[in-house]
Amino acid sequence: MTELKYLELPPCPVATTALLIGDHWKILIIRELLNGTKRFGELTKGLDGISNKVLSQHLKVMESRGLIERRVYAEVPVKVEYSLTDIGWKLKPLIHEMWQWGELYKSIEANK
Amino acid sequence: MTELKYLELPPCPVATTALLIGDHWKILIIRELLNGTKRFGELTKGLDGISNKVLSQHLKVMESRGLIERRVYAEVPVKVEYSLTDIGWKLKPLIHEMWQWGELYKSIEANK
DNA sequence: TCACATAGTTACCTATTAGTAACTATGTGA
DNA sequence: TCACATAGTTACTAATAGGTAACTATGTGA
Repeated sequence: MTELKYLELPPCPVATTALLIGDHWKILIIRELLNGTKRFGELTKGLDGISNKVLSQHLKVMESRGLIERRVYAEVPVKVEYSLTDIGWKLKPLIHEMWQWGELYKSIEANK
Repeated sequence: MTELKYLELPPCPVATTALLIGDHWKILIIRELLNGTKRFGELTKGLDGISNKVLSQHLKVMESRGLIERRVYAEVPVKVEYSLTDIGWKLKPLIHEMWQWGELYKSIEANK
């Protein structure tokens, strides 16, 4: 879901979450922001291989859905900071579970 | 990730999980199978609007990655059952977190 | 012999997503 | 005046994912 438009939420909460963040890049953007506020360029560095275009699209959609906040500083060169909103921070346990399960999966793969 | 091929796992566990199940349909397939073993046709009914082709592709990839198991019964007409593997079941807390967060998000949206 | 049911497969097409590379805006300081 | 840095945007193209509808295999029973 990269497109910016009105979203009808599905009845199932799992489907709702899948719709909002069930996407490779969005998950990793949240992972980055769980380490604190980041600038655009810092996010680019943390997200291996993401292009300006794709990062900027995802940030816009996530902001419009209330997951992250964008703050512009009138400095030169301009400084823009992204951070999680309250509800964005509530994704922390979910990302934590992803971390746990990913480690488990990797350890099992490694012992094959 | 619908394609069936050798997967190099990323160093980050979160990225690993995102790679394996960070996808709308796979999340919902797991949600379905957390309610127990299901036949192909039952999955189709539970996954609103999924086509035969897409369901079958995802099931194949998930089986090859060790998340689900496929069991064929020599009945007529043929009966095929899908279920979670051990590591598949370990996704339960993650899906539970998705449920929780989805409910929270929906309740906030509803009060806007 | 034929229709039925399940569990797919296949060919073809469309839609969505991502990648690339060049370009924009802005104020500063050499 | 010109280059610099940040944070994008834009046009174009490529890759991936999904939709549709018809088709396959199999043994049963009318």
